[in-house]
Amino acid sequence: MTIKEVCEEYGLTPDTLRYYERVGVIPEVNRTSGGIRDYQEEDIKWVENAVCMRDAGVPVDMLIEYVRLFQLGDETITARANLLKEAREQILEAKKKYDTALEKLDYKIGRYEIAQQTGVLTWE
Amino acid sequence: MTIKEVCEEYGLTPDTLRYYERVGVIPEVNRTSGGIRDYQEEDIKWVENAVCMRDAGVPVDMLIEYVRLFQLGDETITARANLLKEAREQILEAKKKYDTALEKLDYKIGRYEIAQQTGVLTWE
DNA sequence: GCTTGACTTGGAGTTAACTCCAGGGTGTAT
DNA sequence: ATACACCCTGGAGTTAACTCCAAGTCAAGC
Repeated sequence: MTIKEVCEEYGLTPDTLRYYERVGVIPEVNRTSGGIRDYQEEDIKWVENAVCMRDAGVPVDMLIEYVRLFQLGDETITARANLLKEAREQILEAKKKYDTALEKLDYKIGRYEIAQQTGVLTWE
Repeated sequence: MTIKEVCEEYGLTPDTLRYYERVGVIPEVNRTSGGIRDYQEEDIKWVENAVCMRDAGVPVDMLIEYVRLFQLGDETITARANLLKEAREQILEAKKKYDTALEKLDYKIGRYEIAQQTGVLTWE
């Protein structure tokens, strides 16, 4: 699979994918004899994972560290597990804040709905 | 209320709070005769709102636009309501992605829990 | 009235995460 | 065999959102 195909699949640009590989968000990708990236199932799993985690706000540094530990082998299983748990906590924390904002927004939107009928917001 | 007190209350730095005011994330804050910011209840509500929305990933530009519309008065009620709904959609969208990541993470963490007993991850 | 510490502004610098570009190689279809 | 689309690298540039700084002002305590 070419870089372009992978990009279309996951909504990335080739520059981003190459950047991910360069800094270590994903491990080095398989190449053709001519030096062109040829993404295998394994590579694509890493891409999918990176996209998923980035979409959830997990910082690039954390993904790099995970890949680094992964490449060191089974001795790093505990360290990797801890990293995953840390990421999980971060996401849960963020979600809590999102819920607070949603509550506030829903309340405000409700008031605006009323205001749109009267033409005036009586209190802010 | 001084800038420092507001900052302690909401976990910001004075620089951030002044930045918010400068770019229009919050309206201009009340001042003492000497020109020093003296946050009133009204100002603090804007700060609280800004922090809450920023924590939920609402971009600064959107908050600026909301304040701008607010200051134009009641004619902008519909526009403001639409902006709020847009922010709501963005947050819901993000939350969905967070849930996907959480599922993935929980699954992985489960597998790592098993791996820590055996010392080996059998499949990735 | 002077020290001390917090406050002011305008502008420059930083950080994370891309994003773009020049100069050059690859590969397939005519 | 040449055109054309796509790929490569290394390095520079961009964007959002702060963050820092210099040079100066304000105010509470002695």
